[in-house]
Amino acid sequence: MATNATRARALSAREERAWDGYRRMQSLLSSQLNRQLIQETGLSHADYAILSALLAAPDHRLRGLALRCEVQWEKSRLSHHLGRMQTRGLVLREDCVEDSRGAVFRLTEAGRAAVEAASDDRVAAVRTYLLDLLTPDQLDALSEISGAVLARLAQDDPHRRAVAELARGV
Amino acid sequence: MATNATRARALSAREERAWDGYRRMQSLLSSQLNRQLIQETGLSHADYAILSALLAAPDHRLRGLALRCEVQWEKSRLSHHLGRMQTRGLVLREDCVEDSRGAVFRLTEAGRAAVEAASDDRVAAVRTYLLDLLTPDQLDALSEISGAVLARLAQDDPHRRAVAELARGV
DNA sequence: AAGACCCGGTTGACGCGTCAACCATAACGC
DNA sequence: GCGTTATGGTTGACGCGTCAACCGGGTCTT
Repeated sequence: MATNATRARALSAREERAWDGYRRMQSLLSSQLNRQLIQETGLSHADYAILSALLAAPDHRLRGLALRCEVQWEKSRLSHHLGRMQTRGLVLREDCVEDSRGAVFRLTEAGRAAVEAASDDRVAAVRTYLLDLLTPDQLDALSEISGAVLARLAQDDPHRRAVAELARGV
Repeated sequence: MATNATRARALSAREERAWDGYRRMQSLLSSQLNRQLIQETGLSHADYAILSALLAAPDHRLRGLALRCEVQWEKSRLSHHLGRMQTRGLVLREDCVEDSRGAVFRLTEAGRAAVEAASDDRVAAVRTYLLDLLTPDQLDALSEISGAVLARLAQDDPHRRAVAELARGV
């Protein structure tokens, strides 16, 4: 390690400014959104991701694998988190009939109520701290930037390729 | 909770696209950069932040408080993390003479070597997965977007105001 | 000078995320 | 059919991040 042959070009002022801004924004924005969500709804960003995936699913049930694809988590993370959510009564684990090693997770009534209550706060917060601050041009610029970055990331990880392409509408 | 009077406007297609892209990018990009940094240098993103702040400081020493301002962490997080870094030999804790409740943290020789070795990989990774993918216009757009968001965040938290203003060159 | 309050920093508990090991079942090769 | 391998999911250990409580030394008021 640390024996790379090529020395990386230093950052230009413009690059420095962009990177520093992005870094700062991402760190503060995500903590702000997460804190606010937890405070107002009792759900973490992670909870919300799971619950809204389940909400969108037919019959509010999803195979573990499908859920994993949806949120792009490691399987152990998903398992741990679903365990905790189950004890909180947000979610229910059932056995899978097609594949008896599999598991199916279902939204409980409490879980459904929680996401639905939260989604509004969520949208409002995202508006307040991001979307409403940007011009239409900036919104588009942001989409294009993320598109480029996601495409590059997908290049390294074939697993993610489908996801990124889907996001770009390919 | 969840009893807000006003229902938030739903997202337009453009907003939806921007938010979804940003969310995905931020999640995958930060995990990619962090994983890569750890793998190649043995330092986490958090370690790197601390060490580079110390490296930039005169005499490679910084008051706990100053360090906290620099990285914008909760004090307990800083304390815990510095404790771990100390046992790893990256950093050294000394008593403060001006204020005997205070603490001063110093970069060890090993710590200095580690950051310096890492900084190159760091820059290369940031180029690969972000900066080199963007046009100059996009770099500027990113700076402006983060500027707007940071300004909004600062508005809520007076503590952060100085930092954001500094970042915008006010 | 004494008490109240403030502030820098630490501690402990707890939920989270990752890694590696593991278990059970399914799919494959023969 | 039987052994092998691949796969869906769980578990345990460990480092991390947050919250709330705490400690001890400054500071301010009177």
